[in-house]
Amino acid sequence: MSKEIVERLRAKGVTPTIQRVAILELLRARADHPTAEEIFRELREKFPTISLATVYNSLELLRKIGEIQQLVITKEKARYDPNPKPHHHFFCRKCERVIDLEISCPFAERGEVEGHKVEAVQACFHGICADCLKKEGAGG
Amino acid sequence: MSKEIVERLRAKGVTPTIQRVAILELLRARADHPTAEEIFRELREKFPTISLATVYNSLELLRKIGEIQQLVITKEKARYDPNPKPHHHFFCRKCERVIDLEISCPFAERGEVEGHKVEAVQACFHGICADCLKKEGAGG
DNA sequence: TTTTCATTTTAGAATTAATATAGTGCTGTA
DNA sequence: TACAGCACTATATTAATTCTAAAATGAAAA
Repeated sequence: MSKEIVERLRAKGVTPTIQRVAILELLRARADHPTAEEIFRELREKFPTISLATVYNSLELLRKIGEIQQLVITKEKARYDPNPKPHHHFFCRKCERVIDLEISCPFAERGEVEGHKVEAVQACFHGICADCLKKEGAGG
Repeated sequence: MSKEIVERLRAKGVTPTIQRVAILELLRARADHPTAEEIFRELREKFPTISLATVYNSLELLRKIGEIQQLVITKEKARYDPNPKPHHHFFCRKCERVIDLEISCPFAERGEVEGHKVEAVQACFHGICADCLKKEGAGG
């Protein structure tokens, strides 16, 4: 149980329960952006009594205190990102991976667009990722 | 029943039924981006026998033939946009309106970002819209 | 240690957007 | 009229998420 995370949660006035810390650790350890269901399935191996409701509750709490962000990319399921700062994503319709992009958006940085106050951006490019393009080119 | 829409659908090999044309007309007449439920409620006043399933089916069909696009902005409900071309949106967390933005994204135009092939963008800025900012400033 | 009390977790029920199914009703043809 | 083919409607179903109420936990007080 990471001390750093425990302290972070305490500092924000949130009890650092085993479940919450585990969720945050799991998110940070994974490069992809898992769904609540995926988080639940992975955590259950270590903590067989954890419930899906707790996963949802904890994700919502962590989002509220700004530790993570929820990605709304497809209609079906939400995904979760341990980086709460606005940044862009790429969704590959072949392999269905969600990839972080390093590009920056001038409007988000400025905090303003056409007179509206920008607090966050949910920007997701859809298409085919570099890996899948390579496979296609190779005749896959 | 707009002749232009009827012809458009015919040209794409889709029977221009009253329901389909009405949905497309409704979408074009509204500046906001209604949900399936909202479309259903409004259409039912004119066509009391229309069913929600038909609304969903028609929206999916219209999306497939490239007449409209589905916006995935919040987890709760999908919204529909009569402009099928990629463009940006602003979601106001106060009034919950979805506003079209005129800004352009260089990556979407180029069709490429960090080696990935871009086919579409779902870019939505979240924050407070100009109208709500004005009201807040006025002490509202 | 025991009691107390607030907080958190849990299990299961409820909710709800969206989809699938099955039957009904058009429209055109012979 | 009989038939074929599609589109529509009503209803049931699915699946993600939220709600609810009870049990468990943990910290503080006695």
